[in-house]
Order: sequence, then C-alpha cells, then structure tokens
Amino acid sequence: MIPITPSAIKVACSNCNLRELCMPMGLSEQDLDKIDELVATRKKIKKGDFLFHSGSPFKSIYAIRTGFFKTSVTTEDGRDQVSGFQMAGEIIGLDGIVNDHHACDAIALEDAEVCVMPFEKIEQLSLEVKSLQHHVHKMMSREIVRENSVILLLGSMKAEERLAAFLLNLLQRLHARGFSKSELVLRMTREEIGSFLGLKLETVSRAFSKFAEDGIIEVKQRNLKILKPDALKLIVNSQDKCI
Amino acid sequence: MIPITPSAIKVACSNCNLRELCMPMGLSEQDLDKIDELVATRKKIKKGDFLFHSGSPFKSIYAIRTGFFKTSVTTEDGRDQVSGFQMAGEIIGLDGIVNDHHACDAIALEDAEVCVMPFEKIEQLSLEVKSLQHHVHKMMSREIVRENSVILLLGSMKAEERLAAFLLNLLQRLHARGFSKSELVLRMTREEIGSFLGLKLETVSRAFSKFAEDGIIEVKQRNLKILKPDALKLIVNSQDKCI
DNA sequence: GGACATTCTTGAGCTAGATCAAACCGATAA
DNA sequence: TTATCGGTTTGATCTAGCTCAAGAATGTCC
Repeated sequence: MIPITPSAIKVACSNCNLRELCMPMGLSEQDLDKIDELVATRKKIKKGDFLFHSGSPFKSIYAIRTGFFKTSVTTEDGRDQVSGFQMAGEIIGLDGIVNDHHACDAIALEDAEVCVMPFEKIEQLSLEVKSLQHHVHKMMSREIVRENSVILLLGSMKAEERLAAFLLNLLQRLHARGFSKSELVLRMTREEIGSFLGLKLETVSRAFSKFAEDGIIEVKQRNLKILKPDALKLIVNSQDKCI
Repeated sequence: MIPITPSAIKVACSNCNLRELCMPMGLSEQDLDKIDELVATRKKIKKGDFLFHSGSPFKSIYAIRTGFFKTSVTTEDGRDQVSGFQMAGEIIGLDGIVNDHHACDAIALEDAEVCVMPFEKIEQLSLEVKSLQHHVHKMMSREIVRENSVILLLGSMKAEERLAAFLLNLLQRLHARGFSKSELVLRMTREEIGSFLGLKLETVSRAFSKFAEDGIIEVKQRNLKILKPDALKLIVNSQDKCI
C-alpha cells in the first residue's frame, strides 16, 4: 500500500474522474504511475482572468478540471475573435508549441481550475509511454478537426444554421460530461457567441428569439431548454432542402 | 561509401531539397539515416485527382514534393468548403489521426508528387529520435495556428480584407520557396478562392478588379503582379482606421 | 480552323445581416 | 426603496455581398 499524501491526491491523474476525457485509456499500472507525474501543479483561475496571453512564452498545456474558458485570436490591428469555448476535460494551449509562445488568449468565463502539464515533461514521457505519445497526437489532431468544422461553419452557414450548430455542439459535449441533453446554462454573453460565430450580438439574440418563437427552445437569459433537438439538426442540415 | 541505388535516391529525405521545409534541422548523421526510412514510397497524383477522401482510412501523412493541393471539408447535407491550399514542402493529412480516418478531401490542383509517410512508422521513429517527435508536434501545432488565422479571417474580415490577406499569405509562402515576391500564378479558380474565403466567386472577381483599378495589382486571369504589397497590408490592417 | 466547355468579368437588383437607437431586465449597491 | 450597470431584446434603416443574368476570354477537342 502506498500511503496517499494530501499532495498526491491533489495531482494524481490516476484517480481523477476526468481521466477518461483527457488521458489515454488502458494503461498499465506502471504507466499510470508515470503519468501521475505529468501534472506539475494545479492552478485556480478567477472568472475573467487570463490563463495565458497571446505572445507569452509557452511552457505548458492545460487540462481543464473545472470551469469554462474561451480562447480568442487577435489581428495586428486589434480586432479579435473568439476561436473556441473549452470545458472540463478539454485541453488548452496546443497552439503554443510551434513558436514557443502562445498564439491566442485563454480567458476563464467562470472560476476555474486547471492541471498544468509542462510540455517538456510530456515529450519526455512520450518517449517512454507509447500510448501517451499517440494520445498527444490524437489531442492535436482533434483540435485540427474541430477547427476544420469551425471553418466550415463560418464559411458556409448562415446565421440561424450557425447558432443551431453551436447549440448542438455544446449539448453534445455537455452530455458527454453527464449533463442533461435538454437543458443548459450558457457561460458566455451573446457578444461572445456572436464573435465565435462571426455574427453581431443582435443577430444572435434575434436567432434565439426566432427559435423560441418556433417552439424549438425556451430562452430565459442564459438558461436554455431544448424542446426540439431534431428541429435544430434540421436547421443545420437544411441547405435549400425546401426546393 | 554506401552505393547509391536508384531506389535509395528516390526516397531519401537526406538529399531532398525540401528537407528544411518538412524535416527537423540539425540531425546527426545517424538520425538522418533513420529518417530516410520514413518515406515509404512516393506517389504521383494527376491534376483533379484525390490524394485521399474524407472518410477513407487513415494510414499515412503526406509531404508534398511538387504540385499544389486543396483540402475541403463537407457537411452532412453536402455543402463543402475549401479549408486550405497546400504547396511543396507542406504536410497534408494530420486531421486523420484522431479517428483513424480522414476528415477532409485532398485534391491536386495540378499534377503533383507526394512522399507517403506511414504514420505508424513516424510514431515508432519518434520514440527513438527526439527531435523528430518534437518536429511532429510542431507540424501539428502549426496547422492549429494556421487554422486559427483562417477562423479569424472568416469571422472578422470583409471581402477585400480577406482577399488581401489571402494574397499576402500566398506570396509569403511562395517567397519562402524562392519564388518572386511580386508575381504569382494562381493554381485555383475564383470559385475555389471564394469557397476558402467564405465568398462567392463574383465577389472575389470584383475584389480583384477593384485592386487592379486602384493600381495595387495587375490581374490577367490567374497571373498576378503585385505592384503595391504595402497597400495590401494596409487593407488587411485597416479596421476603421480612417476614423 | 471552328465548336464547345470552362472560367472570368460586369451589371442590376435583392436580401441577410450590420448598424444605430431605444427600451428592458436582473443583479448589485446605496 | 431607488439608482446604476452590464447584458439583452426589439425595431427601423442601411449596405456589403449574394443572386441572377449576360457576355467575354481562354483553353480544348475534333
């Protein structure tokens, strides 16, 4: 029996209930021990605070334990745009690897806690634990695919389709975390949703109202009830289907 | 002296003039030998043919030796959108890692040749050659950052800004490959540019005409001459600067 | 060479979403 | 209780980019 010290409890991935979301599955006892070393520290972030800034040196990637984040990218002339929303179990910071500094801002939308995973340690350990190496590749590839779908959304959908796709995506991710498929609380403002979807906040608001009017959802500020999830799916996949 | 057989010449990265674009730098003689094993085969793709299809099983990533590609993503209801253009020295196929099948189509816009690099081999070798491991991470991170900037473009720029940003990006990449900074030949149609930029082909055409009218570029079908590159930069970074 | 197909340009209107503006709502503080 | 403030909704108008359509340029095939 290994005595469990308070600090061991604090940073061990092996007994984290999010493990299946952020760590590889099917590890041997031995590999699990190694992986427990991955998380150097935990870090609490207050609502509105930055986890990291665009341009700041890249050292670590972060696994979200609790809370909700947005990432946003900025042009030279100061325009910025939300590039994603991240929730518990998701990884943040992979964009920093190429140039050794972060390429976006990460901001907590509610009080949050993250696991700090120094990337050098990850690379070191990946040399020994093959499944970890593959897991890292998968995480990065997943982010590439996610961004692909954002590009598709921004480039080819119109306002209501975008919002419907956004809601379905949120629901699906929340459901994977054990939350209801029919209710959710938005953690972000209409403006942030708009920024992410390439729309103005008024347009987002109007689309919400339209959905509510059509009996597809119920909106009360940031509390949403999804009455007809299939109707949302139909909206997303309805490119001129009426013809 | 190792005798250089024709097949050895064919697949060796160590004597490829694109090495500095797609392989890690500063490798030892020994590591270089290992890396030469990475490229299983070369493959020629005719203009208009697919390198891989969305949904097809993922086995390898590809380094472009010659030619020009586009990748495009597709919605369930059949809408598709160009998600990127790739040229010599760039890597294609990283999106396939997560789900073991490709998440986009890759289509040659001119006759092309690629190096086929089985991903299992890459992972195997990454366990031994640390700089290769890091290089793979960088490639993937680079793709994430590239997509970030596409998201920014699609979400927050208007038509002329998008086209200007697109041209500058092409020029910069061509310049890194030793081509002129002031002349280029487009490999894609107006429609493909439009799809990538989230615009209709007519809008792309009009923006080209506008730039030509303003003396910023000269357009003759797909042949472009850049007369005032700084004007293009100004257009990209000009969000309400007139106020 | 001519016929045909593709791609590109340009014009004329139309519409989705932006912009501007006002009112509303809920939370916090005085 | 009222005042303030950030966020949201809704209305009225405007406009960038879309749509539709026609013609021009280029390339390809016989």
